[in-house]
Amino acid sequence: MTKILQRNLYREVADRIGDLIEHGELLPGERISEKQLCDLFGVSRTPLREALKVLATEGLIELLPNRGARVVRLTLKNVKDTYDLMAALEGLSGELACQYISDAEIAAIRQLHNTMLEHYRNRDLIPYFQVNRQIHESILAASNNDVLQEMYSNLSQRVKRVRYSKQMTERYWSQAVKDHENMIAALEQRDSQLLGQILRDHLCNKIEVATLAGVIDTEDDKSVVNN
Amino acid sequence: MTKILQRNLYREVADRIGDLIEHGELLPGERISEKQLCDLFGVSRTPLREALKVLATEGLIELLPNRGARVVRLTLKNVKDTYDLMAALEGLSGELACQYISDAEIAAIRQLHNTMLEHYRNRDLIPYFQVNRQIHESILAASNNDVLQEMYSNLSQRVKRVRYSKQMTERYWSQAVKDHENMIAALEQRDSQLLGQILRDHLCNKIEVATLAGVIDTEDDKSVVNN
DNA sequence: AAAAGTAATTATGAATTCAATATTCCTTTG
DNA sequence: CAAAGGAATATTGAATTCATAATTACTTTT
Repeated sequence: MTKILQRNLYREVADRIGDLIEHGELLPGERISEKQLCDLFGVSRTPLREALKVLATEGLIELLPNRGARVVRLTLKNVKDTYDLMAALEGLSGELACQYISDAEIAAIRQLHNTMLEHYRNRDLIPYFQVNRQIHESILAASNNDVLQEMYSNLSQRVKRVRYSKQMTERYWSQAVKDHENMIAALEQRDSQLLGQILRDHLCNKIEVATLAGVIDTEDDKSVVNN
Repeated sequence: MTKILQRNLYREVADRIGDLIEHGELLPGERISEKQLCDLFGVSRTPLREALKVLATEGLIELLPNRGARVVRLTLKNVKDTYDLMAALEGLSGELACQYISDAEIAAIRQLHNTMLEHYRNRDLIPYFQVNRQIHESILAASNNDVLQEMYSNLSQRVKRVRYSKQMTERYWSQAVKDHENMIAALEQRDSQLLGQILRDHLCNKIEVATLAGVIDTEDDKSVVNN
């Protein structure tokens, strides 16, 4: 049952601009030139401007009346706020998943979990994070709550460009793995309260925020950087 | 420090259309005619279409390629999903509020609480709900999390048009008031875990969903259970 | 030479125009 | 008479054009 995805031009353009932001080709605080992007994508200003409005609603850019658009400059607080929110949503996803998830789906997650452990033992950071994400996504999918998934996806988009998986200390990492052990156990017992609690408290997000503390500029943004 | 709110035409139009939907002047599933709205608002199609795209992103309408837009038809499941999410967000707002709220703000909420109790004793349903909402909004504001407030606001918008305060049974009502007693107590003790828990479990939302069960068309959006 | 003021340029906001897709209404055919 | 086919109409998608606000470049003045 594959979802019909409508390919409007504006949506296409919005996604492409989102990619540019995610991959750092459009920098935080950078002014977005309509003409430049029109030339780049080969579209007129109408769909491009529609895309900008949508991206502003999604929180990726901000619109300054009569002065165009710019990429949102993420502050540490903003990222922290977002992660707090994502943790709460993950908690809910866990609670709901316990109600709706099938044995087969649990088994699949257990499988992923084992794979993740293997990566942990080998200290393969990238594959570890990849499988880690798959586990969380599986639980989210099992929540059977479309609105939740939509919201989570949007929040995830916003902070994608500053997501780091580096600098994971051994101590935090082992704790994260322990969290996952408990998660799987709670899931297999369908203990919704417990799984919710674990996911809300799961260290993962907090680690990332801590890591980011050194990366993102702490001060407010009104700075006109970027020539 | 008062926030600068930009008044773009498209944003103005989007809000106006949102009002039409909220007040039932545009009905669920109803086709939205661009021309009709252009005439109504006295604007050209450009800003109107931008507004439609934004409203689609906000989840109020849906866009059918080459076939215009229509007001989202809320299913019971959709509303339930949304309320579950809102409860989780309220829980988070409570947790955070305990960390950031000032004594003065707590006192103000206590004041609102007393007013609400008065309305409860008099069985003044409308004023009761008004103050009730103010309390929840105060906690949300005290959470000091802008992203959270933005998300909550969006979700609230989506279900506004089906919010009912009627048909509150005496039993549920008294329970809701008890919940509020506990909330205030937790807040005054700054017990974030407890307040979070109370708000997540707060009956209010569930009551509304129960009430709505008779109002909204139950027909599931083919989202049958998992396999 | 620095600051202030003004004209020229550029970019944005919004309306209009052109092109495509969908819908309606009428005719034709079995 | 019902169904199918096809113009005529209306609606949407996207480009272009026009108007207005912001930025830059250039004088002028002190």
